[in-house]
Amino acid sequence: MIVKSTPRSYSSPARAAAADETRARILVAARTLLGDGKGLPPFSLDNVAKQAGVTRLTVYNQFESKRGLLEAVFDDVAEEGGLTELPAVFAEPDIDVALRRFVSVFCRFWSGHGSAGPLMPKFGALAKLDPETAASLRLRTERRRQSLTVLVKRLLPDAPKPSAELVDVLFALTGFEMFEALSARNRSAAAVEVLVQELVAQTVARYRGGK
Amino acid sequence: MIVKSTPRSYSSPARAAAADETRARILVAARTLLGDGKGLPPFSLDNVAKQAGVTRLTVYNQFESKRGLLEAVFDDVAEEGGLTELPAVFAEPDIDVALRRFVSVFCRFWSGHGSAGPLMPKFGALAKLDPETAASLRLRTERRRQSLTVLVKRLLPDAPKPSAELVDVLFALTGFEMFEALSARNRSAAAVEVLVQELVAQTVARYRGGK
DNA sequence: ATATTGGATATACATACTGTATACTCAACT
DNA sequence: AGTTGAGTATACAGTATGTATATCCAATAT
Repeated sequence: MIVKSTPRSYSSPARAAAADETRARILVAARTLLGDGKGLPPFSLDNVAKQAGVTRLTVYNQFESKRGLLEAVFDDVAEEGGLTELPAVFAEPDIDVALRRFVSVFCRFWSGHGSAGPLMPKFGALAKLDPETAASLRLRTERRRQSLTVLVKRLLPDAPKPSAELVDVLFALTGFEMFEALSARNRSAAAVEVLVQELVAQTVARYRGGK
Repeated sequence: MIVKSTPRSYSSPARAAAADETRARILVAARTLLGDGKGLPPFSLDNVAKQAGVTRLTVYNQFESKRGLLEAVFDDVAEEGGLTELPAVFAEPDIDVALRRFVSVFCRFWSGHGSAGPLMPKFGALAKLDPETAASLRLRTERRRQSLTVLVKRLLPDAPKPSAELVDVLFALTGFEMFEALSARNRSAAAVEVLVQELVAQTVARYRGGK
């Protein structure tokens, strides 16, 4: 008795490599169109595909949907955006230094990501308009709040009460929206970081000093 | 010699009144769909028209385009949102009181506008995705920066240098994004206002105290 | 009373975007 | 030599914005 056709499955080297490369090209294209380039076409799967030299259906093959592409872009950006330094920040013994470095890491993160200017503005707007995308973005940004919770616990070991409040304030001060608002008048990313550092420092002092 | 047909133009009472009423109905519908109601359909001209009991083309008649509708919504909201108190705030002789009232006015403004919850989140997202809408929204929010410039001038009469910097920081602290970020964990609008007031107060103290 | 006007409607059309379905091409692997 | 899998070609459905044309009807003007 002969089994007719056992579907033989693959695990191919070159095939996968090529696929990864087109996937990477699509991500680059998406990041380009999410930037604030002036002559660039608006962000749509069609335009992303064209920019990547690929069919729109290939985008669907790789990323399932527009939402999937956006999530992948965010993760891609996060990976190479300096957020990998965070473990080192947490290892920092001096809590004040750790907090300063934390602020620094995120200011550089918000300030842009290589290619075509900061992409967070458009990205955030697109995310807000789709509830599910908003939810998955929230999952990712809440990690920052978790990190701040840990730092605040080290900062106020004998917590009175409102340490959650301090966490929320620091979360707001280190968020992208604050960074963007302070970037008015062509203020450089470094100058914005100085302002954020001062706001954070004074706030921490207020909560630590008994208030 | 008789002039054939002078196009007789109107200035009609009842017609205009009826038109104003449908216009108002459309605005209400738009605000409803911009809110965060859960069972509501998404914001689109078609859904706005349906909600208003009107044809989509009537929306175009009244507001030219989606952008026009959004701008009209913002102006409508601004008019009845307490921003009319601002002149009184400026008339306030005590500058510290004036600044506190300024913060209070905007916190209440951001917190919601009658109908169906706060509409600024969706509104801001939609505005950011269309450059022209973004520009017209910026025109409107820059008034807040102008106001703050005036207040800061009164606050630091013998201005050293960085008063523009203080304006930008206060602008960021009193913006919608800050309000939204601090509204985490179901914090009430009043509680958020307290936090903003403290941030503003400490920042002003820092710039006034020499530093 | 009759003609006109202006707001609103009905219907149709052009364009663009997301998402799905089916059949096909071609290089990589067994 | 045959199969697999990433990518393509083409088509279709549903929704969105925006434009064009003809029509309805009550509020006005003569």
